[in-house]
Amino acid sequence: MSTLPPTLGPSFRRAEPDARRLSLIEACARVLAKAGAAGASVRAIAQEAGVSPGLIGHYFGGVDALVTETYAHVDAQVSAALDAAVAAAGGDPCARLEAFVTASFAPPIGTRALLATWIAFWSLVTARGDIARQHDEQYAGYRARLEALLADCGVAADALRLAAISTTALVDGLWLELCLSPGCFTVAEAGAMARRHLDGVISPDRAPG
Amino acid sequence: MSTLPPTLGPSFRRAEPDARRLSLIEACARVLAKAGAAGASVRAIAQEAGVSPGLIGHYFGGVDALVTETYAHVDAQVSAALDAAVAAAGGDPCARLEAFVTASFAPPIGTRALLATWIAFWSLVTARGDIARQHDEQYAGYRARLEALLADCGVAADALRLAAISTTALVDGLWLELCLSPGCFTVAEAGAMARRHLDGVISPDRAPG
DNA sequence: TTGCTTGTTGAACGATCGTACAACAGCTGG
DNA sequence: CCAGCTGTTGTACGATCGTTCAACAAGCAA
Repeated sequence: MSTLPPTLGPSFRRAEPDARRLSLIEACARVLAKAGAAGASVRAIAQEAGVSPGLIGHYFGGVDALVTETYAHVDAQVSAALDAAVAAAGGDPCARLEAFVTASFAPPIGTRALLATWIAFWSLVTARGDIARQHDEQYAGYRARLEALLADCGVAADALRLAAISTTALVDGLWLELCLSPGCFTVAEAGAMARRHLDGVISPDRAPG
Repeated sequence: MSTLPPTLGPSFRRAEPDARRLSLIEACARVLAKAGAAGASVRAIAQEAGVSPGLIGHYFGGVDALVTETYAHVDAQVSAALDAAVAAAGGDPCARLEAFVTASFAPPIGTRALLATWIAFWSLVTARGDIARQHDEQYAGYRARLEALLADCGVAADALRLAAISTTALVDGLWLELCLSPGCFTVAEAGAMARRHLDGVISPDRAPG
């Protein structure tokens, strides 16, 4: 069943190194989303990509390096989606900030598959120092971009840091619950809650009473 | 090295079934925290508990059932810690709400080990339906308790649901980042951000301008 | 067409996984 | 002190894991 027709045509096709690497990375992401970190075996990834298990060792030297590169690739995809959302929002600073924040609730970010992939990476943070470092760098970059957008909306410099942290926390928490239990609340409600939070962060503090 | 002194004393001790089960569950939680879901093998858990691998099959029938019961046990511990924080806060409704929310940032909840354990459970949600169901039930219960505390603080009934969801999301996000990157912000700052969010949720909406 | 380069295969290896089970030994009632 | 009960052990088994590597064949140059 593995090699049915040895005479009916080419039993495999050669591919350009970059294309093959990308197809393996994408297959790894799909397996991580489908079966979690525990199910991301060399054989499962190779089968998902439609190639032989040995090819992963040939291109990445091992499954750990493939997972690491998949992490970087998925992170780059998320960053690109956020950038695209900001660019599509026009020139108004507050609209750009809103777009950046609410983009996490819509595809391709607000997806069960992406959450499963991300959880798989989180589950590796404990055991692998390189993954932990990769995560720290990515989150610092995410907060820095958010700080810049908040500053453009008039948030004071001394409040920027905590404003970015709390906003990130709220968005991540909403994203997490939205993906884990899609029936609990809607994407629109998530956006409304995030905007309400942004209102409180951007506007100057009101006096009590 | 495994059985050094067969004549110097008892090579093992018998334990009451409940005590042995509990020690295995606690060992499983430690292994999950230390090595993630992928490292929670029967042998690793048995070694952590100081018993033979076969004993896990004897008490739980398999490693899956042990992980499931460990999930329930850790969840019960978190609930108990939250209840204790609320009880210690006295009778003032707002103080009880604050205690419930900020308890997630201090031990035994706000701990790297507990986060690692929780991530291990999340990583099983995709592959195992029983774990997913367990998670849904637990989160619904968490939000229900939070809704009750919010109602005691005067939050309108029609705003309760989203108030509980957004508060849960913020707390979970802060808890997640606080455990993943402890150096990014402090427990006190997390509490301050959560209290600020609660102020916005409890107080009536202010008019713009 | 022929030969070469090399991307690709698939089997083989040792390690580790979860599970099963017969033998052992700590405890307790006699 | 002795026998029985049973909690506990540790090995054995098949499956699957990551990795390695000799052989194969697709595609290109001549």
